[in-house]
Amino acid sequence: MSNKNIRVRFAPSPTGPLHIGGVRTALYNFLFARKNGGKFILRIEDTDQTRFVPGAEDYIIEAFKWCGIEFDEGVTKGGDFGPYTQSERKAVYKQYADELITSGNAYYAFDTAEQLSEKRAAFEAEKKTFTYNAAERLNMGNSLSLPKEEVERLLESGTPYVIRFKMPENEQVVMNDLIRGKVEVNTSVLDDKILFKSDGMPTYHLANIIDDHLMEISHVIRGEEWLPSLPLHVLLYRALGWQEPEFAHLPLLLKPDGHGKLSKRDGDRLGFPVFPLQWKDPKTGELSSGYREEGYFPEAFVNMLALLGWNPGDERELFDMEALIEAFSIERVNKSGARFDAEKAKWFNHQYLIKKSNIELAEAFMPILKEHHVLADKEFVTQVIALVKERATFVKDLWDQSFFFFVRPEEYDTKAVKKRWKAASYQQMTELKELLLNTEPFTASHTEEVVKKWIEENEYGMGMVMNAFRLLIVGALKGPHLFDIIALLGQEETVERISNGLLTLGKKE
RNA sequence: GGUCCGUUCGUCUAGUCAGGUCAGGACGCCAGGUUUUCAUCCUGGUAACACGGGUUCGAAUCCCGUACGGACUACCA
Repeated sequence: MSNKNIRVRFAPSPTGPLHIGGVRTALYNFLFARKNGGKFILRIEDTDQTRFVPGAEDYIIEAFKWCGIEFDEGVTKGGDFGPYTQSERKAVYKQYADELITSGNAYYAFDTAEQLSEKRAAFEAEKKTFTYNAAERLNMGNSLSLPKEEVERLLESGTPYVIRFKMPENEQVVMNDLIRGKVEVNTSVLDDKILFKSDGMPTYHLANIIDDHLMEISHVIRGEEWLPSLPLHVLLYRALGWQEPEFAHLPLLLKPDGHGKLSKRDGDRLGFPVFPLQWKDPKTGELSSGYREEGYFPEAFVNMLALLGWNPGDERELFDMEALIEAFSIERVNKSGARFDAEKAKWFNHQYLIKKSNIELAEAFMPILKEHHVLADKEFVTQVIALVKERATFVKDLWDQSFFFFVRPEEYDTKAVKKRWKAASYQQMTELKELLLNTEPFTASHTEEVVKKWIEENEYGMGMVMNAFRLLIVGALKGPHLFDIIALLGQEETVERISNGLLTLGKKE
């Protein structure tokens, strides 16, 4: 399907790292755009200058790059609808705010923050809810309640003011949400939201609808936390005489423990990352872990995230980006919030790890080997990977599963020794050493054949011999098929390990 | 408090729009099997329609109510 008129956007504010809920929102936007042959835009919403965090924007861009979520337009990418950073569009917003005032849909308000909070406190004391709208606006200090001359005087004298939306009185607003269907609300419970702040910047509400309109956004796909302000946004489109886009409000990602939506503050408290990439708070220096640094593959991360709140309707679970694009539809997004399961995330990573080629994994494993001061040939590492990859969830797990291929055991697992190093072991292993010394070729299948035959002929007992043998080679009772291990280690190393073991463990009386 | 949104196994979910298979799958967990060990793997099992009414021959599904959960309620986004 191709539809040039489909345009969606992801519009984060650069106040810190993006958490996985934000990544999912972006992902759904991206999938929707690709699926429908539309465009995906990245816009930075930095209208709150006090909350700017250095590095946040770069973080966001890098995170999407890692995930494989690509933008068609936006910051760093350019396009015909720029600039894509709201602070650079400052001049645009004022003119529409003025237009709303002229058309009678907005007004100037001079109330100070103190006056406002006093008013709220007074209402609360009487157990009433203060709503700055038709019910109370005439009791406040604004261009609707004050005489015209007074308003002009205040404006000219440079008194700080904001511009508020004049919420219609007692009007039923009917809206449609692609995920939830019809949503209705009466304007009497809505307030005259501030559209333009006294610092000369628009608020989110004004800026986002102006930009969405100017950038010709066709579908606004965002988090459910925006649903309560949907009526305001719809009314703004109507006041400006603009065609409103379609809306879809995504269910929230919930904290796996307790309650509430997942937030940036959850950091590492839950035992898993909430951020795609590691983040270092520039102020406190505090470090929060990221999926990338934890060892997740971006494909696994994206796959896991995509299935949190959406499903294809059949029983498939493994999707690469291309398959996600093919299968995605906004109609199949769930309504209810999803708690995310760290165990399932690991399972996804395991699935992607075993799908990767041995060579690819070997390359990823080489730096880890280096950290352990192991110098190994890539060809050898690749063969090792083939034997152990099914046991690993992360590339870093490979070390625990394969270290004995690279370093000789220096000590032997105490429990295993107790259980498997018996009176006859010393003699049997000594014989085995001689046997292997004279076995050619030293392949897995041939050594296996020879050793098994020797065990049978001497009636030594398979479990008895093999466990002791494994103990000497690995240092513990674990690991892949023993004959595969010794074939990779080679005859010389195998024999030496047996000799060392005999020396260390000695005879047991 | 007010407004809005939501509610199927412990978790993610299918099934709900067009009422009618022992409510299906996956993760986890448990058991068994395979194996020289551990892990993997295979097989099996565990476990849910929030509650109460109504409509109907029949309700997870439609309607009403209740409860619970969540979001929002800033000159933040």
